[in-house]
Amino acid sequence: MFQGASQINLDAKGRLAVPTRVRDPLTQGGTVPVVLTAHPDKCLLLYPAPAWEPVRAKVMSFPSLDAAFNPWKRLLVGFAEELSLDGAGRLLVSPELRAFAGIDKRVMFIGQGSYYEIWDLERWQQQLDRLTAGGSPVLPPGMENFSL
Amino acid sequence: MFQGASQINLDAKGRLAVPTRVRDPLTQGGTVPVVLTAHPDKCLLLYPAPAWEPVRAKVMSFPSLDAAFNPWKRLLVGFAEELSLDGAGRLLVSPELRAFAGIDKRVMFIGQGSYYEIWDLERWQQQLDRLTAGGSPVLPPGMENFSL
DNA sequence: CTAGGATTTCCCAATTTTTCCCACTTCCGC
DNA sequence: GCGGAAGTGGGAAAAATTGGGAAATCCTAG
Repeated sequence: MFQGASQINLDAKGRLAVPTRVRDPLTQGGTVPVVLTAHPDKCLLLYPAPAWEPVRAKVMSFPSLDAAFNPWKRLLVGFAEELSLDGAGRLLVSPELRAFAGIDKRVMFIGQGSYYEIWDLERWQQQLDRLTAGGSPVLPPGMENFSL
Repeated sequence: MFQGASQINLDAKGRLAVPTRVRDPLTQGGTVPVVLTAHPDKCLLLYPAPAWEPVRAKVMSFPSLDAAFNPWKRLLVGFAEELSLDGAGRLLVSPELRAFAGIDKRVMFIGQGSYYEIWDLERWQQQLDRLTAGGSPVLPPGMENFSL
């Protein structure tokens, strides 16, 4: 189960240094590749390849004649790329994914259970402010009685 | 049941000395780790790891295609980190969590039943003033008939 | 088909950061 | 006042980040 936030940087070559503590869980000790893809919220998703497989299968099973599904397929499957970490635990992020997520240098790395989210730092702050700013955040239906 | 307030300090390395009396209850005598995460009110939450587990499970069970839940997941799970106290009973608080809660040195440590809240002292005072200032505090729905 | 150039990939090595442990000081109880 | 425990700070060893450089590969042009 992935959790935790780390602020990391892309270097000049577009390499992203994955936080040390998550490298082994992500790659199962270096034995499996990872998959990087795009999310509608303009962040990237990072899966261990075996965990991505069922997600991709599910997305691809959506009926292709229903036009509403196609944008999702194009995003999730179309942007997906299978990668391996280099010897120093870095990912080479393609220019296409960097452009999509607005990533240039400062990045937030966020654990979300079965995957990690990768955000441009500024965009992350903005989406965080939407929840923390203002007196009381809006509770979505089903969460009203949630207790910490 | 955790309760009580203590004013404590972070040292220059970002280490937080957990009050002596609460160390054993939190870690069950040093046998379990703790989990530190973020709250929308810009404070941090500190759980014994076993007590955090069901909360995380509940948050992660929210539907992930409903965009209203995602900010909550990103906050509660995305910031969560499992930690252990060092030999002197201190927690190393990550720069990300310190930045989120605006913590630099002086901190309030507040028992809240199943967890502790950790506040920047200044922010704590402000939120306290909001309740105690003015003649009669606003009662939320359901609390009108509450009797102390 | 060959040669040159450019790009990519992989690896190494120095600096920086982190982590762990020890020692000193202060506070409280006895 | 004395002993013990806890708070506080510092330091050394280990690990990780970061940048650069060399080799291999691909692409293009002659």
